[in-house]
Amino acid sequence: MIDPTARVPPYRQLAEIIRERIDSGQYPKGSRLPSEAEFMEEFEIGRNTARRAVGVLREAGLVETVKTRGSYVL
Amino acid sequence: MIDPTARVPPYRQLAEIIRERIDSGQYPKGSRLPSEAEFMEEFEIGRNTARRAVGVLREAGLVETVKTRGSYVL
DNA sequence: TCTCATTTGTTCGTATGTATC
DNA sequence: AGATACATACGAACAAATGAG
Repeated sequence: MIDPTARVPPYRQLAEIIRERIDSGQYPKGSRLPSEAEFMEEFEIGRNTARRAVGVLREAGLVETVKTRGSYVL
Repeated sequence: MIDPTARVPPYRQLAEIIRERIDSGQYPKGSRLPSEAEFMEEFEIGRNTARRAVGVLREAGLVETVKTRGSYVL
């Protein structure tokens, strides 16, 4: 899924994957995104990378993150 | 007891300490391990670290953890 | 039945150190 | 030098189940 050797860094690759899943309806509006731990497991990445990916989408206004709860699709 | 500056991280140091206590009979088979809160206090560590240490032993098959009850020596 | 403390499970926020490119 | 990544750690808050009373 994620290629660590690509020119685009892993956190951006993941952000793009999540964005596609949102666009496709796999992650519907209002639903909760997988947790950082789940992204870590699915994509075999560290927590930093998972967090940064979600952070990209948060700054882009696509998701909202609530402490101790998770991130939700807007 | 635990040296945060050692090359071996605290959670592994604690896992080793618990393992020794099991081997020595200080934590007998079938008995309940101290709770995470108790490990936190005794070793002055965070909950993460206590949990990870027990997790190491759980994955090693030395203990079994029951939600809301605790971890038991196998 | 109800309340309360205990205990593990989960989740995000933050910080540090090390390594790699 | 800078960006990126990983491992580790601490904290905080909440959930859920158990057990004591």
